[in-house]
Amino acid sequence: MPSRTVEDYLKHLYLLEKGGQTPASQVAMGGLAAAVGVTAGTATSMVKSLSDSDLVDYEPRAGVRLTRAGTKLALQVLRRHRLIELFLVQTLGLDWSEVHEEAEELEHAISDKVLEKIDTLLGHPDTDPHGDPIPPSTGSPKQEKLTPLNDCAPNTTAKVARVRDQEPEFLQFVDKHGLTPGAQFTVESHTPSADAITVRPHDREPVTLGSAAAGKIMVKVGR
Amino acid sequence: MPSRTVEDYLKHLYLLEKGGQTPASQVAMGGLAAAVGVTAGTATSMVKSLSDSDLVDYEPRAGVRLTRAGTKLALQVLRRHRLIELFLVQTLGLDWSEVHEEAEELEHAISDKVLEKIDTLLGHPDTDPHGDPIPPSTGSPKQEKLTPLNDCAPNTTAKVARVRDQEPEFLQFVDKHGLTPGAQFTVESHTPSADAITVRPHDREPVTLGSAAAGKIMVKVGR
DNA sequence: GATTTGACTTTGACTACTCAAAGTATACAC
DNA sequence: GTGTATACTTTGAGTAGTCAAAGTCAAATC
Repeated sequence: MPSRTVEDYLKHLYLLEKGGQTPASQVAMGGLAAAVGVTAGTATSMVKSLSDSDLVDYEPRAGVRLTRAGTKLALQVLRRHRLIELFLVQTLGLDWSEVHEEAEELEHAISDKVLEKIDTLLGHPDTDPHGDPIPPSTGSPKQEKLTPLNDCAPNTTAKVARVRDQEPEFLQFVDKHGLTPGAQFTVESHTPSADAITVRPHDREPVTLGSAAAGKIMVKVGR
Repeated sequence: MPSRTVEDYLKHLYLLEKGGQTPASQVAMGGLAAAVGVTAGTATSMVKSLSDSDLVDYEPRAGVRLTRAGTKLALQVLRRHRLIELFLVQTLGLDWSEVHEEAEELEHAISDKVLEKIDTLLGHPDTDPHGDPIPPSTGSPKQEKLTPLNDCAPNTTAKVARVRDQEPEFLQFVDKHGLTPGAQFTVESHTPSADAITVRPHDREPVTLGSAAAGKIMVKVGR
């Protein structure tokens, strides 16, 4: 069974590959080291050993990429993480801003048996509280095409689909203004020169966001 | 924060101290090593380091005993373990024969915050599915005086209070014959020379046990 | 009281992970 | 094309835990 450390490296590698837009290119060592929270030297030696286990392809000084086996393992970890997050919110009533931290620990401790009980209890959900897709037990998650809130024109009506940040402070802000996944809203104004976009969630006061914040909110236009 | 390994040593030490009857005497190294599942040498060196952290008192070749601080930590681990067991049975619907194993992992991963949510969800229970007392978040569990099924005379009516074994096979047997904690029964016969005791659970067929099995079932006489 | 046995401790070595610091390659500037 | 900055790799060392095997103590046996 892969160690907790291996699981963490693979998970972050997967997120970096997907985060880096479509060509799912090689990941730089520096980025991986920062994501996992170790020094560059540590990441190098760990990646070498992952490469020996055929979980990644590694080209020194070029970068690292998950193999098929590595991707499969990473998706299992991610599935655990995201199901646990949803479970903590829905069943135990934790706040969505704190469940990411909790799940970081539990994702390495939970058995398949317990995980599938949770999946059943929750009704086989396909997204977690942040709107991130929950990978199925085999295969890859299906990615919907989403638009960053940044790119919405005034008067657009849309629905929040995903919030791509795990900072509790940001998540609490989002929650307070009614922009959690599922929320519908209308874009009131968008002035790129002022780096600002104002949206009005249905049933809430309008709120103005800078582009850094708006870029983290992915929406589905329409309805 | 104590490592997972430290938590395991302290937990087993606590169980051995209590298991060894009232004078809560020193625990022999061999017993501890066997309980934790390491060689004797490993246990010696670990105990020395626990002693340096003032979690145990250690007298070479005599034995080891938890300090007040060690006991406190051990009780926290045990609380986590037993609340998790009950949670897995009650909320997730796992079989009581398999939750001990699962809880061995989860007891090291769960935060206080999640634990207290579970405690609330379950209504602040005071025993786990095996009848073992759940220590309160501070202080010691209160121990009820219980009688081993062994010591029951014929025609006694009693209630199963606690099953002191974690072997899935034994637990499944106990469940199958309706002798789980809470079950009431009457002792039909008890023949020490044949090493056998026959009990009839209310609403079930009678079942005969040898003294090794009957000794693991603790009951509360009366009603 | 000498010997044997069993329990315990010590020693040396190994795995898995980590960091700091020194070394090296690449790429970019000029 | 030479120089320098940056990113990466290598090296050496440390921590936490483990085992196997050798050594030691103490209690039971004779």
